[in-house]
Order: sequence, then structure tokens, then C-alpha cells
Amino acid sequence: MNESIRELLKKNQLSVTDSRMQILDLFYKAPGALAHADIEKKAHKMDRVTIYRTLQTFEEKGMIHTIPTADNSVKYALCKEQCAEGHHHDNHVHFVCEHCHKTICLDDVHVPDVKLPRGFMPLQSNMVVHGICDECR
Amino acid sequence: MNESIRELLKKNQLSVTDSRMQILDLFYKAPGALAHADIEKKAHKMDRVTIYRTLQTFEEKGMIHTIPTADNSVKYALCKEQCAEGHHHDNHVHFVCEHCHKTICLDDVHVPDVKLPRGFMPLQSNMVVHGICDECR
DNA sequence: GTAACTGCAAAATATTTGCATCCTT
DNA sequence: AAGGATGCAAATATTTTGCAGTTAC
Repeated sequence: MNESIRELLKKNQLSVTDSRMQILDLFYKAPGALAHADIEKKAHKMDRVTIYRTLQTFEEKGMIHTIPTADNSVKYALCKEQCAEGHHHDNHVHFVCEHCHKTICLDDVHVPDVKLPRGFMPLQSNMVVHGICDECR
Repeated sequence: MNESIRELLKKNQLSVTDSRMQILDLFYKAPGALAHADIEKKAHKMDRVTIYRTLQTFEEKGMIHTIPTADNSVKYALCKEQCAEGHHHDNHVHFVCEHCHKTICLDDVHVPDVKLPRGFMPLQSNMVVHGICDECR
């Protein structure tokens, strides 16, 4: 496990550091998406600034992606293999549980195509479904 | 026009004030959704705090709704009639133009249903499509 | 006249930047 | 050894809160 994290960093030409391993580990263990604040609470002895910079780096490398939310919170989740640098294909649906407030990537549920009005050209779609998750029923 | 704004406020049991009329006017004239910063720029002589409070009030009354975005910006748009207090039915698709960066409500395009994994119960869905809008092609 | 709204000041929170030091390669 | 990553301090930006003065009804 620790080894696969190391691999992921190397594959993205990033040096293997404590902070980065710790944050990636959190993402692997997390039940859903993580906000900056979540990481700050769980990652011990890590500077707030380091978290900001690490998340930014990971996103630029296409290792994580942000999840659109209607409140002003920013959440991140791990990308699947398809994501390349600067080229996100996170075309799966995100689910936010109203009960436990977890944000979950439904990797197997594709965002469906919609018919847009004349003249609109779609490039990428995001979909977030709010409801009750399987564990909270 | 000025009169319909007045009506809208009264219908929601809000007193008719300058700030509120000005902000609603901006929403009616706006090509798409507005962020706090947009309003601050366009509304003259209005305190930042008043804008925060007005937007919050409008949202609570179901007059406007927030639009989920992947970056950390919060944007608002006018709700259609169906929206009731604390009960948003803004089940239309939002479009963000990569060129002019406008956020547009596609009121006529419904968010399609998706088949969720076993155990997940949907309550509300949001969809944001990024691309090029009709005016920027 | 009274309750609600606004502006100002200030607090609380979140994010970004600069720089010296430390760590990875 | 060199370049990148981190921590700390501080600058900026964003949002919230309290309170006194003003306005709508």
C-alpha cells in the first residue's frame, strides 16, 4: 500500500515526501472526498500552507480533482487512471449524503449526455446528486 | 419592470429597499449567474456586508439559488416560480462558458435521472456543463 | 412608532506569497 | 551539490458579527 503511493508520486515526477504520502494515504482511506479542513484535522504536524500547495500540485498533475458543490466548500477526490495532466476525465457522478455529509465518487455512474439548446457546445459535464447514501438508510 | 421587482419582494414578505431592488435588477439584467464580486463591482454605493446579507435573505426565501462550481467560487441565479421557501426545485442544467466565463441557467434543460448503485436514494440532482456558449462560437 | 435594514468597525476565517531552511534525488 | 519542498511569518482576501443610526411600513 505504502509502496503504491510511492509509485503514484514517482509516476507523476514528484519527489516522495512525508506530507505527500500522508495526504495521499488519507485520500485512499477516506470514505469520500476531502476538504482542506478535513486534511488539516487528520494530518498531524503539517502546515496549513503545505496542504494548500500539495493539493494544488496534485490537482495540476491530475491525481485528484475538485468536486463542484453548491455551498462554498471545495472538496477533492482521487482521480482514476484515465486522468492525465491538465486533462481531467472525471466524468462520473458525485453523491453527497444529506445524513452523514460524505461526498462519494460513484465511479461507475457516468454523467449522461443532455441535449443543449442550439449553439451550445459541451466540453465537460459534472453532476452531483444529493440524497441518502447506502450506509445511512 | 421596476414594478415587478417590487412585487417580487412583497410576495416574499420583504421590505422594499434600495439595495434589494438594485441587486434584483442586476440579476434580471445579467446574462448569467452572478458572484458576490460581480455585484460588488456593479452595484454602486453598497456595502459589502449588505450584499452578503441580501443574497442570504434572497436564498432563504427561495428567490435565488446557488450554482455548484468546481472552483471555490459561489454564484447565484434567479429561481423560477417553482422555488418555494427552503425548497428549491432548480432542476435545470447550468452552463459555464470557457470563453466568456459566463454562467447561464438553461432553464429548459432538465437534469436527467441516473441509475444509482443499490442503496443510494437520490433527493436532488445538479448538473453543470462546461463548454462554449452560443454567443462565443 | 416599531421592526427591519443598512453601514461601519472589527473580528474571525480562508488563501496566497516571500523567504530561509531542510530534504529528496 | 542542486533543486524542489516545507515551515514560518506576514500579506491579502473572504465572510461573519455587533451595534448604532436610518428607513420602510
